[in-house]
Amino acid sequence: MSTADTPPAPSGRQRSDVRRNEQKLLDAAAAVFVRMGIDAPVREIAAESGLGMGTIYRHFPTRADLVVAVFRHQLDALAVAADNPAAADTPYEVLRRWVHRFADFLVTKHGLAEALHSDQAGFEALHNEFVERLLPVLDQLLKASASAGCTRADVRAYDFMLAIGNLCIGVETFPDYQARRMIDLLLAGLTQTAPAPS
Amino acid sequence: MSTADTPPAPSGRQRSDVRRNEQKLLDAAAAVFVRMGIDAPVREIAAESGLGMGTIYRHFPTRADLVVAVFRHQLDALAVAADNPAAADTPYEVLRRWVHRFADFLVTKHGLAEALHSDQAGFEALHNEFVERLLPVLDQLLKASASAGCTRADVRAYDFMLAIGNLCIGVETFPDYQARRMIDLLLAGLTQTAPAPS
DNA sequence: TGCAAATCGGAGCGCTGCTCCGTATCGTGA
DNA sequence: TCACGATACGGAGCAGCGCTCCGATTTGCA
Repeated sequence: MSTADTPPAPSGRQRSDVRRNEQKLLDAAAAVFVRMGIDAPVREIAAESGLGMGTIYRHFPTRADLVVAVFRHQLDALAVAADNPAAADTPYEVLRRWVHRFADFLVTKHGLAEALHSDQAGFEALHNEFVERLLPVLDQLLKASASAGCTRADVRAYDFMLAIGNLCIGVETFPDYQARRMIDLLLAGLTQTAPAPS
Repeated sequence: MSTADTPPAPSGRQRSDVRRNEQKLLDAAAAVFVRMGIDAPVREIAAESGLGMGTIYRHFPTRADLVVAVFRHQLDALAVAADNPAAADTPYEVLRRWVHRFADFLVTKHGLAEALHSDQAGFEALHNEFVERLLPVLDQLLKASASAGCTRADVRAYDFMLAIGNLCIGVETFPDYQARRMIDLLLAGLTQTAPAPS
């Protein structure tokens, strides 16, 4: 299940240029992603970094691996964001804030939301990484809120997470679309303690 | 604003092969879309129809135009589906049924939901066609339900429509994802007469 | 300093969407 | 019935993509 785990430095026996180039690549990729979005051509990243195509693909076998590596620390920040209980907040409020933070993250990175749900080969790695890192967090938040009686308990964290991600799709393509409102609507649906009237 | 309006047969002055080939193309495209999804290569449709690439692009300047043409009658059916009030139903129930029907339509056509929100050039035509045909219907359903006091009135039909479409994305790529449940959750959020607790 | 092993670079492959123009077909007027 | 101009067809070809492959280059140890 290893995606791009930056194998834990086998024992310092790495050549010096390898570490140097990896950093160059990450910096270049980050810059290009901001400028041209997640879908930027790999050649563009190669040009930006001053390295060759082969070098990129040896470090990151797949584009998704590169994307994951670039956003890893932001993913980490998101994963621990639910750990500071922030005094007197209802569990629902904590959940709500985290969901908005997650949405902001997706929207900020051009095309990330789209890529996450793309069926293009190779992008399952991206999807898997997000699920692995964030699903436990969201699951815990949902359960806490449900236990406190704030929200219903019959919503699976997996569905909910993909739904949030999906709702973020198109904010750049269709400027009139207000994803935030729809996310709030989904959150509102959560507060019903019983299923919607059939 | 004309997308692929199948110009109303200028006056029968069309060569006979033109009409024949257009039908061939529509049939072939429909078959290929079912078999390989909306994203099927154009060459595949050419092969299936026995016609050449040039013929396809002369009839349908863009892939989106072809897609619109193939699904047009189903779009029409959806647009009038809200017209039979169906006896003793609450306006919310009518809205709910229509939304599910819309979602089923999107899910059934492989990749349609994804294409609708794609930022690929040319697919705005597809998006526009959907908005033009279906937005008035959804708007009317939302307003009726709100007037009857079933649902809140501060939700824009445009946002809601895109949200439904977005929630349908990924049902094929991620078999575990239950889009239906998330659509129900969104509908549940609608029944709150006041905004969610802040 | 020399040399094997590791790494790099970019030409090249296969696949797209879409264009362009020589060729084939159609329908009309003689 | 036939011939000819207008119209439509077909598919080679272009540009751009992700990714591979292997000869050239660099590195670090002895």
